Amino acid sequence: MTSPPPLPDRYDFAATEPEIYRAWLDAGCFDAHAEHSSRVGGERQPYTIVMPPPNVTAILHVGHGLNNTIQDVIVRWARMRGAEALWVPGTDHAGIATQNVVEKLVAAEGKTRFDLGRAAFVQRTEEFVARTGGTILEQLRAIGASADWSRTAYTLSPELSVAVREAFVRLYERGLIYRGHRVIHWCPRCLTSLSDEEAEFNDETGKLYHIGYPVEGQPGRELVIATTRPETMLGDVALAVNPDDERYRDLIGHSVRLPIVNRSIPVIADAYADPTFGTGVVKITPAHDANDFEVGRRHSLPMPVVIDETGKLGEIADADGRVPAELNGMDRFEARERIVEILRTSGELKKIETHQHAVRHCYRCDTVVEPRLSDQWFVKMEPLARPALQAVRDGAIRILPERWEAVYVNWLTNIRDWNISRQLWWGHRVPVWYCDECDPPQDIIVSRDDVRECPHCGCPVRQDEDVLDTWFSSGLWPLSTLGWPDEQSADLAAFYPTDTLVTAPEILFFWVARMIMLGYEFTGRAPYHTVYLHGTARDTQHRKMSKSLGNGIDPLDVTKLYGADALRWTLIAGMGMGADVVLDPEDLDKSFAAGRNFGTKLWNIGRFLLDRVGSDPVQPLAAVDRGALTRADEWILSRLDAAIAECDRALGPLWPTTPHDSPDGLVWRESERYAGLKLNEYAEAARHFVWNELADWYLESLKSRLETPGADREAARAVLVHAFDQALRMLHPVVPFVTESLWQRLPGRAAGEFLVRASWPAARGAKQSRAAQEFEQVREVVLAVRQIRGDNAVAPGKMIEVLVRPSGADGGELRTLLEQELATIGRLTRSETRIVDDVPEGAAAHAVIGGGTEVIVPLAGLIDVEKECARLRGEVAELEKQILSREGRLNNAKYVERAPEQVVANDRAILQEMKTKREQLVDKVRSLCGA
RNA sequence: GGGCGAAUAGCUCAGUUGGUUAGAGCACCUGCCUUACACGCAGGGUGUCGGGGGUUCGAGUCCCUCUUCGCCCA
Repeated sequence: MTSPPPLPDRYDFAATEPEIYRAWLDAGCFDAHAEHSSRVGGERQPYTIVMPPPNVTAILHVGHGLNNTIQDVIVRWARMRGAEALWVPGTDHAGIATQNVVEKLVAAEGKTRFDLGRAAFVQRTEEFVARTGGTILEQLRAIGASADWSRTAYTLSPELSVAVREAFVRLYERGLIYRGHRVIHWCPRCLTSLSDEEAEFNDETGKLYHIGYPVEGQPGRELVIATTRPETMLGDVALAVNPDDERYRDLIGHSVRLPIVNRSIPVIADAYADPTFGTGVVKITPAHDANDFEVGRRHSLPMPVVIDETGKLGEIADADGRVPAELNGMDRFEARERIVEILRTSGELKKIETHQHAVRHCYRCDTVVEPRLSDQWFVKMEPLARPALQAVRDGAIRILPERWEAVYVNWLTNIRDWNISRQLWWGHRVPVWYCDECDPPQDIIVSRDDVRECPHCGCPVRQDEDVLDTWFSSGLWPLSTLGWPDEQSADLAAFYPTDTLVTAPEILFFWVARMIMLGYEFTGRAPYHTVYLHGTARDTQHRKMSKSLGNGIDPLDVTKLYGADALRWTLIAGMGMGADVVLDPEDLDKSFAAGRNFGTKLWNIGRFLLDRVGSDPVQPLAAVDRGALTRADEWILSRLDAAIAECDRALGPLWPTTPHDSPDGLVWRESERYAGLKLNEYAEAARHFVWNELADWYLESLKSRLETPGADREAARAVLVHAFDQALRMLHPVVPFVTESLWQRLPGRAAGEFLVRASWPAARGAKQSRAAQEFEQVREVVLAVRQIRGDNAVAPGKMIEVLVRPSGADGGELRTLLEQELATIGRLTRSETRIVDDVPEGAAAHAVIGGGTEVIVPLAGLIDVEKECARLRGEVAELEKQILSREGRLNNAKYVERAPEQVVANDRAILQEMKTKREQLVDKVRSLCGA
């Protein structure tokens, strides 16, 4: 048999990664098959993740990198666990965001979207998306995303648009969508309404203006109000005071004169007025404040509109004569200054205070949002929220980390109706038509199909101009990507409900909660059983990485410099659940050292191992006679079992398994609900095994065994290949490329086999063998010698003499064991090791290890006797302290009486051992230091 | 203003129902280019568990309180 060419010294990730990714694609490794799903009679339980669709105009940033790496780790793990794993990729048309991008392009040509007109603008946007829209999905391939690209979805595709219409019509028919006339959040730059969630709060230092409104019929008396937005006063229709507020009770029912506008408005009593805020008097501007609107409705007040859609003052509706000519057409902030000036001149401005308050801004363009009275489509949320709340309470859905569940419950409990219409051009047009000809006017027509003529009078109809909130379509994502509303869809039957959703907490309300609500509404089932919320990528000053701050990291830069595995490892291993990932955009070398170093280490382990093992056939471990295994073999196999168990513990169960009387059928039991998906703990457990156990101990201990042909060599080869094979499987979900590359080279690998499709390691279940425990004794001796070397600064390469005096406590078994392992100890410590019965005279360094065994390094001239004495005395002193503390505790009658027996007994045993060790150390000090 | 959470090593974080001498990774310090790996090897823990009080034989862990910070909501 010919030997394979030796592996290159350096792992060439730049050449290897694309090659391996191509091989995976060609072999269809990421393709899921509906017919394999156990839900439709197949042999595999499905495991599905739908990718949070990035905006179609997005380019990859480290946040996407983190989000998608987490998903890829989970989906690769599920695939190896034998699931029919499906990861559905796709993009979001991202209404406002995309429209803004194209508007900027148009603006560069000196035009607005209105110059182009709706049809041309939409076409322009479609062309832009067609040209650039696939970019981010291409980029995800470079970081190893194992998504099923044949199912790539797009929220504005014809298929998904069908789902959107179906959802709208069904909700309408159920009475859950309605047309509402109320004050909503309006962005004067984007020229659209926004949902509550899209109008984000910024804490700002503003001003609180105190303005006097003269009381009519009581000269000299005035009511002073405090407002942050004096420009809205032109639309004031009343002043409100709290009915319980003694200060103003006599004025209820009277009138005041509205300054500037110079007209009479009433003083009303309403609990909305907060006696403790400002002066306790609040001006009521129903058309320009949501709370005032409610007050206005309660008191049947007029609702004059004095600010237009672009934020300029004017007499827009029912405002006859309220806006003075000099303010007409003026921008709202300019008008604020001007009005304050006018009031200052007239003496009606009483004072100005600085004021901390939260101001709503458009989440897309950061413009200050203007409350605006208008007609919008709303979704009635309370009935939708009920099952979504119950699901989390029952445990049908878990949210990780746990603390977000409280936030979710709190939001859903106080949910408000959702404004879903947007005055944009880019999106799903509201499927509502109006007939202007019918007499009397007909009700609106809500339809799944386009309507051309009025079903009542046959006249032409016009479609509602608005489009739907982008989040309305993404809220259907788990359904629509799997074929809903087509009840015959194979994917829907095979893969819905999906399993885990991985996203950032910022869109818990925007997206996650709405998907859950719509999932229950349309299927009666939760869309997934696990919501995993991960942290944010931040720079070293803990600022969120962002384009505008210029502190971002391009994941593709990282893959070019260190490879995709290095990127993935660094992100996964460095991220506690829900915790932010801190990286330094100024120093990629340092930031990604962990991933780069680990990849190199893995490569070197593989290089060494494959070279020494050779390509001759290797026995499967099961075929190796147990008696042929050395203590080191047994030890590494037991460590492997422990590592597998630890990885499984950290990753937790894939699915909930506890039957429950709810629509979902299965719920998380408390013991497992918050237990899994600790990806960093899993990664660390796997890393610790391969690096600190397999490489540092096992490989080092068996070098000579591989040089001599024979049964022992074959046993070592079998164990080595088995352990490394299992280690590569364990690590594959995090670092798929380098593990696949090495795994392919293991002896006996058949063509067409892929690690990506290999089975997840299973512990052998062999109980901790005696031989494995005995190897721990060997390790203790080695560690003691190394510590002596370190403490005495003896160069690691220098051959030394080591004497071991076994404790006689076990009747000589330990002595036999150590005699058999002398060669291993010698190799691992670079020493001539001997067993002795007596401690020789002369200068030597000493260590006492478990059970009283002594390790002696007689190195006259190599060690500093003074230093060694000091060290030993220090150790004795430390021991004394601990003995004292423990004795004190054991002398406490209450402790002995009340603490569990086990705890006390354990304490006594430890005390005894400490005392033994102290005696030995004191002896050493006496003989070595003569004191 | 309401709610939730956090505060443990230089940094990011674990620490299960209270029970040995509080841990991990990275960073750091010391010694080494020891024939797979200096992107490495060997050794080293550097801590008033935010402050104060309480419960308990025993508190990082439970209770109260204060401080600081973060997130969500209004």
